[in-house]
Amino acid sequence: MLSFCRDSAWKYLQSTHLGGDRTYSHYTSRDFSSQFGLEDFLCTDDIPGTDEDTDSAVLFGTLRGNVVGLRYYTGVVNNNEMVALQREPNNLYDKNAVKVNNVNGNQVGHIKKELAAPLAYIMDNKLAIVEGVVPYGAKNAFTMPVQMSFWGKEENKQTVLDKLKMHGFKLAPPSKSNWVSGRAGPSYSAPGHAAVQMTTEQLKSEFDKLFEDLKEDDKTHEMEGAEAVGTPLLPHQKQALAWMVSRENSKELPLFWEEKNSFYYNTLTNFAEKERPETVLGGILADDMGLGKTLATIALILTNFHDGKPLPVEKIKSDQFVTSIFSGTGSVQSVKKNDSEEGPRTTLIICPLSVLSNWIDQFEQHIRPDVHLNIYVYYGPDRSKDPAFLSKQDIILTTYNILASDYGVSDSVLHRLKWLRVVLDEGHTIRNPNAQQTKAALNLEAQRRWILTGTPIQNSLKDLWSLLSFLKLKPFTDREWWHRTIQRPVMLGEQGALRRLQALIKNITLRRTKTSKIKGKPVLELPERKIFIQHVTLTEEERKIYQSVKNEGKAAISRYFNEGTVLAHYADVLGVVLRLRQLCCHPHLCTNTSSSSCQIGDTPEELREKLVNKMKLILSSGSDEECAICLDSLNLPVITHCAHVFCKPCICEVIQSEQPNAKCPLCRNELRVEHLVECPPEESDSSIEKKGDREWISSSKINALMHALIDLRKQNPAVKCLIVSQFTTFLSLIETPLKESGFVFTRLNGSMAQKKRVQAIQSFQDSQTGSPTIMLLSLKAGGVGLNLTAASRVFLMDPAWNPAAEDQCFDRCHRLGQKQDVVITKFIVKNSVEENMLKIQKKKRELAAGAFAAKKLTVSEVKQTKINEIKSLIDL
DNA sequence: ACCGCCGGGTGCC
DNA sequence: ACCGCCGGGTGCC
Repeated sequence: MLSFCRDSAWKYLQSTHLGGDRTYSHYTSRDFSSQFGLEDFLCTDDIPGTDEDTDSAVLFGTLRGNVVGLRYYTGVVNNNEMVALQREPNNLYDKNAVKVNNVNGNQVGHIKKELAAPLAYIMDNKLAIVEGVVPYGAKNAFTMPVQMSFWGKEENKQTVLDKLKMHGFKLAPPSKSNWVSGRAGPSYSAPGHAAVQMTTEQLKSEFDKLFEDLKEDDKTHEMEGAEAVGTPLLPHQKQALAWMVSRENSKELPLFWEEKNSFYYNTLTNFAEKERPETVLGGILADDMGLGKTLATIALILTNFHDGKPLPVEKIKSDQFVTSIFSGTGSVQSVKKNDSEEGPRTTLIICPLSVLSNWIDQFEQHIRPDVHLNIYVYYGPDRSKDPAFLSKQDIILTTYNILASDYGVSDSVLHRLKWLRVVLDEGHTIRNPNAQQTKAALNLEAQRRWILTGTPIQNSLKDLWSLLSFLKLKPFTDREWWHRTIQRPVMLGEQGALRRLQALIKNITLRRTKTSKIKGKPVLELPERKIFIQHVTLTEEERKIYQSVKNEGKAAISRYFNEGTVLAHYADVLGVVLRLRQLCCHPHLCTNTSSSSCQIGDTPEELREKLVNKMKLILSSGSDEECAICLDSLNLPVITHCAHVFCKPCICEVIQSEQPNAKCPLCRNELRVEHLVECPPEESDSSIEKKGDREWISSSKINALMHALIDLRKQNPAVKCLIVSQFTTFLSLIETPLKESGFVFTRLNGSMAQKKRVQAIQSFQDSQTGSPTIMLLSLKAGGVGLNLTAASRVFLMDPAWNPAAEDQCFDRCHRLGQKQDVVITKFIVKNSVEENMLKIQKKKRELAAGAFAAKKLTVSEVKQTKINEIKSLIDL
């Protein structure tokens, strides 16, 4: 029997005040921004306060210098080994001091002071990145030469050259150099020609191939799950299990390391050490969504439970595996444990809040009922922080938010304990190296490390670094070595670099897509999925209201166009579009405050209120906003006076680092901390209740839906449907005719308590007669794990901003376990904003299919695109 | 010799 | 460091 520790933490998990932080942002999609081509605008490189953009760096030239003072330090260097140059401004003898460290971070010496003087200036002012390779490092007693490469932005090149010249140094030009990339390694002799930077399109297709081309010949071995696994594994899941177990029990040297005369050499950096580099006991399981990453991981935990042996099924045979059972209050009833047992025993699983319950369900589903396992949900304000208690668990489940907030605390128990295994679910969550949750994850101590993700590379190669760093793959734990040995060489199209990257990825990841095959058969055989668009014509009365709102909005937007202030009134434009979209569904949806624009004469209170309304509009417009700074879902959203929304911590950091003249990362308007307006806590759905007072009326779309539903019921009364909308109020309105026509239905909202969600899903998935045949589903509801395979029909009531968000929603029923063909009907109002949205969707789709992240547009191109889209949306 | 030269002491920043 | 540099000893041929 499974024993979850369902104490107050569990209750907290189920309670309503949960979900507050995920209400707006369930997807990692970029739908909101993509609608207006914002994503290009939002690329990290343009955001001040984040890391220096090393991608656009060019090689200024190279210079031979000297490392001195070797005899005072322990760090040693081989021939052709890379070294790191690090400023040491607090050095007592020379404020210009520049340290030289080897790959392991041990100091080797200093740069000679004459050279350190200009270097200090260049480094401190970030005019260039200076990298070193020691051509002859062995057997130097006092000094050694170092070949330095200077990389920076073109516009800083002259300043760097001048500064060096002032001190009597001159860079050797890059073209004549042997050091095109400053890379060490065996291939370090001169390439015949200068490296050519790859185009974005080329890179995109190469990245795609990286993961798609993995010839998984060596990963076809299958392994049965341990007895404790209660679910039979599919062939591809047995392969995943075999691969994961072999990774955990591997004794091989990590990739790019060789043993040579009792030394371990890293072939990328030429670093060598006596100590054996730790084998990476883990990796990245990058299977597509729906192939069962969770099940594979559960199977791994049970099958490779301890010492390469599975968790025994019979009770209490060996003292080592005596487990404890917890009551509902978390008190320990019996704990017996062999004290001589060595090492940690606990697996820590970190996931987004939205899939936490999925993990719990899956454990219950897939572990044989007679197996004892302690699972503790580390969540909620009353979670136990007792290390003795926690370290006795078999499994601890927690979320990235908890992990990150605990990390800030000095006595963070998660970071004090050593774990047998850490699993990061939706591991791309840590793609941003500056995010707190990334730092928190990287600082966990674990013997075995796993990353589960369906999208290992989301935007660029940069995304991979945090993942590799988490896996503790030497020397990539340090960003400099990752950048020098892989990222930059690949970006520059250097010979062999892509091959190296591919070898690396192949070594540590397993990825199968839905279309992958095993022995000629597809991994998953899914029934067909058909999408139909059903056009709806508004009634005369509806059309009248629509037209008047449209004309009014069009007039306002035309005015902005004439004033040239469209983008400044972005939120207002969105507001117009939103109201039109609502009117396409039902006239009662459009009761929003017409958000008036901010005027100079506004009192601070009026301004505040308007900004709050705008923020609510942006957050609730069905577009999942991302923070332009961290590129993650908004955490504590705040709105600036220029009406742009960011995470509060992110924007505060920007203001901090740029003071006294901080500017908005999106529009360069002046920014002040005291001008940021926070989102007030949400009032519970009182607005819906208010609408309940109004007399119910139907709408063209509702009629079309009901017609289809009744038709369908005549054909087959057992068929189950999802009715999806971005507007929960609309779903509420649909309830009335459903009841009248005698449909049994259930409902799933983003804001529902965990317990209610589970109930709604379970009742819907139930196949008994009398169970609900319809689920009202808000587009945002639920995480990727949501399984609604009982449905074979989907009615999408209104188009989403982002086609990907729609697809994701369809995948909730078109996934493993679906036995019937899935038919999707999209209702689109003729001659309306919805049709225009479809057009833009189509354009976006084509663009996304053609080239990776499209082409980088200039700021003015981006603006023009946005303007064009606004125009086409409201027929201007 | 307010120099040159010699040879010992010495050594990062 | 089998160097450079420093500073004391020294001083015609």
